Amino acid sequence: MNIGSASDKSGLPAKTIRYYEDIGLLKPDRADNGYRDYSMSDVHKLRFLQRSRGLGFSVEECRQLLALYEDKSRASADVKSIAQSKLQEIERKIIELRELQHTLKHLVAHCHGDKRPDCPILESISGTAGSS
Amino acid sequence: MNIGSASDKSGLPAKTIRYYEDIGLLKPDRADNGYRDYSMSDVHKLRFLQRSRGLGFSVEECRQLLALYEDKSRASADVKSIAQSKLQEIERKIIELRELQHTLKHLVAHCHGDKRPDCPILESISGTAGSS
DNA sequence: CTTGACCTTCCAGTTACTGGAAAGATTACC
DNA sequence: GGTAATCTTTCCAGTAACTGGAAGGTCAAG
Repeated sequence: MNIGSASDKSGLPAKTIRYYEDIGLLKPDRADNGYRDYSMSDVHKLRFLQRSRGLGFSVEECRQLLALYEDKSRASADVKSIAQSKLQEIERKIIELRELQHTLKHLVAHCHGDKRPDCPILESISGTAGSS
Repeated sequence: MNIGSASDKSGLPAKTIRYYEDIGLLKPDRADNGYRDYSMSDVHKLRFLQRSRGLGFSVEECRQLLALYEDKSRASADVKSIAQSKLQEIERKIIELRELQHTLKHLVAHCHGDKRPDCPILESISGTAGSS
């Protein structure tokens, strides 16, 4: 499929998709007319990149994650340890998101109009009292 | 406290803290010697920024979230609607992280050495079969 | 066969930092 | 008090990850 369809299906702008090719994250086929030709597997990778970038992983981290995904054949120890450290990071991100969620919910529910400058939510939002 | 301590407590490099001041996210006091002087409230904001940036929110989104946090006095409708849309985004991020977590766990548990190029995990990693 | 939507490359601009130089301030030690 | 190490300041340049726009080739519809 052309880059436009790949863009629609992955949620990434065509510009970004070309950029990801430039930096070697992806190598789509080329049609005879010179157009890039994306397979479903390419689209899966793009969608994966779209998600993990949006979740705060750097491009280099995404490259590693993508390598995990692609190199499942020569997997074992090396790959496993990367995956495991990423799993810890994901765990941490989930916890932080839950805390942020909790805080915002409180803001919406309890703080509208309440003017106290020492609102206890101020502490929880930054995770200092984060022993939930 | 000086920028070094604020850096230690927030987890942000001093460089980044100064940058956040440049773009108007923060206005610490200045000591007589010209050094920036951070309050605990500043540190809370920095820590908050550190987290939300790491979770994939843009600086502009962080600015909004910070405004929620600071403008709790003139809150109401406007603030609430921003908070609510951020809450939806957070919900989505949590779900995506759980899916990514699930996929990586499978990779670690089941895919080491397994060479099939059509491993079903390939689909789930990109969220296409994400009806879990 | 032209119009419009798509694709190509290339180059410049933006966002969000990050590194390093040059110089002033503070602390720590003799 | 001296002075060396370790802050801190500003400024300017560089990097990462896009993003916009120009100039031009391709394609499907009428």
